[in-house]
Amino acid sequence: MDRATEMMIFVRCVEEGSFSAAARAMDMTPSAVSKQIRRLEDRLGARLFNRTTRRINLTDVGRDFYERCARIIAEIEEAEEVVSSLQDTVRGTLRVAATAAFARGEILPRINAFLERYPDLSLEMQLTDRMLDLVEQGIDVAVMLQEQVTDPSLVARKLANNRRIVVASPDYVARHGEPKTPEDLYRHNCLSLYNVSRFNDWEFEMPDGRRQVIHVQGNFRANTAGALYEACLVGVGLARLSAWMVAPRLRDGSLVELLPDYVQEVTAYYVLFPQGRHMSRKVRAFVDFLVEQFTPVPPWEQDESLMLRGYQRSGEPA
Amino acid sequence: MDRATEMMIFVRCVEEGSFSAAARAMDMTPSAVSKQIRRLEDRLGARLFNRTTRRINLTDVGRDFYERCARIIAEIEEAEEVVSSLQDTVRGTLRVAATAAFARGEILPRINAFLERYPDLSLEMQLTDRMLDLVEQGIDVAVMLQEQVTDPSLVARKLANNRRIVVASPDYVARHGEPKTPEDLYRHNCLSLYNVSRFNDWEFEMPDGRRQVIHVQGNFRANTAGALYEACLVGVGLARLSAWMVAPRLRDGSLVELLPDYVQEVTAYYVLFPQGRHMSRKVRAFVDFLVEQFTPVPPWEQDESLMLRGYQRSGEPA
DNA sequence: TATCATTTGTGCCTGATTTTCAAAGATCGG
DNA sequence: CCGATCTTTGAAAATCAGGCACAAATGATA
Repeated sequence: MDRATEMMIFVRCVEEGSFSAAARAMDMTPSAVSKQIRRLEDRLGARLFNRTTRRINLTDVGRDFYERCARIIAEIEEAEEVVSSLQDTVRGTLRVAATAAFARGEILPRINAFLERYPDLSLEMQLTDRMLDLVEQGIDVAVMLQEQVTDPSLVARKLANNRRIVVASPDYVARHGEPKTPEDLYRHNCLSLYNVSRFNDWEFEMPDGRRQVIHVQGNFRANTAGALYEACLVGVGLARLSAWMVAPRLRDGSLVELLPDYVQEVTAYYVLFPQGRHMSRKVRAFVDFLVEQFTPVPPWEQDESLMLRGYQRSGEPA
Repeated sequence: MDRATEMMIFVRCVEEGSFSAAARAMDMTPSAVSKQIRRLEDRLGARLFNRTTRRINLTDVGRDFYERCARIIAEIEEAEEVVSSLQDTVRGTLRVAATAAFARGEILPRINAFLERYPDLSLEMQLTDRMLDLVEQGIDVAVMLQEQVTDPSLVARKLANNRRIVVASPDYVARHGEPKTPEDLYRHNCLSLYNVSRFNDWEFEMPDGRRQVIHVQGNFRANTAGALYEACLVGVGLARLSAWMVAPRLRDGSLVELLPDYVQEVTAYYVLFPQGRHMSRKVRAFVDFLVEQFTPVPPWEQDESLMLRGYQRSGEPA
């Protein structure tokens, strides 16, 4: 049933003009070659070589078959070479799925460096906050929060801690005061998500190690963190937002961090890709790029004493 | 190392959209399919399918490889089909080698019936009296005398006895008398070949069963039997010639048979072709045609009481 | 919601296929 | 005429592929 090998041996015999020479060239024994040719002839029901005990000579049928075999083998080798080449070079199309806000805020601003590094690669970026089936959708790489990772056929590599910070605008703090303990939050207007109730349970680790969960409430709710961010900026209330999202505002003072001495729960962004023996170079290239960008210290945690302090307190590089 | 089977299974998996479905379609177990795909991926060093435990989906690389595989498999099947078709139909070129005189006298006059029977076949007829290497020369079929058959890789099928007859022209007999015993030949002018000395040892079987060899001599020698034939016709002397060559002249009386009661050595024409498991249809067709033409009774032995008598005495059909 | 059937993947084992080894038959070159 | 080389074959050995059983996971279904 081994068509291709038979054909390759046959072609080699034709080109070497001898079973023995072909056997030497292919590091086989002459008898193995002889038997392969015999099998091929038996399967085809036709004689390919006329033989004496000393010489072989192509039949007409054999000559025709040789032409075809030579072409077929070349195509097989080309096909396999193309696969290996596609595998070993970064080209083609890479399909990436990422959570919308994080991609807009942190990935896309840096994506040009990646594309310039690999001019033969094109990128398809799908922004979504829904969990999706990578295999079904033909997604090569996904970037999402830890809790969304369920698929066991995927490899998850940690990109960056997603530190949550409770913030408010200086204006709000001036008007309502600054909470000193988590319990104080009950007396503040806490902006919340109405579609992820879990997001509204703010967990703090007390200085003595105990954990405390505050179920916050307020008069403004939205369905995305981005909406809370905007509301917070204009002084509507307190919000618990990702560090990367509020870092610039903390720097320029348009938001201030509250309860800095209480460690909050830390999740992380992960990069996901299909596990398996054979990881394509383009996937590896993108994963490497992301890791390079966001580890050991993610960009929003850099350059600012305030940020560094917060970062070192709440997490360490992957 | 079984490229083609791997590729066929891969293609089937793509088309069925599932390992299990492909396995059912190809009458295999799913695990066998899974392993083949795994082997293929390992050899290529690339992932062809993304899988969950429940679904598979082509990768980009896999899609490219599939296109190529589908084409390659079609070509493999076409190549094998063409071989079988060439094998099973009588077409192409048939290369025949034959002894010159017999071919001109007995084969070529009948060859048109053969060519008309197989309109897709073309014939290359090489007339030669030298023994040649069928394999080396790419000859499909050879027709020659028994004694020229030495190659053990050939099958020899007997076509017709080659009865030898001593003849002379009536004119010569009238002038020199008719020999009554083999010994009488020593007193006659016997035409001989100068290149095949063996041909000049005329062997007779006496009525009592003893064998007698007469080494003939005369004043005319030539290098072909055809030349002796022409000389004999014009009354130069006695010649020992093949029955097929002199039969028309015996019928029309321009030659007469001498020593008819002495059985002479009988050789035979054989049709030779490469032995082996797989005999091509065109070779078989030609061999069948020759056998049909020359057996059980060769044409020159037919229709004439004289001929039949001589034939029945000196040989029997193969 | 819980059970069931289906799908992919893996480990082990058996059986078949293939290779190797040894030798024969045959031919070519010196 | 002898030695070297080439094809082929038969038997033994080794490799390889497939089957089975099972696990993990998922979608369908009651």
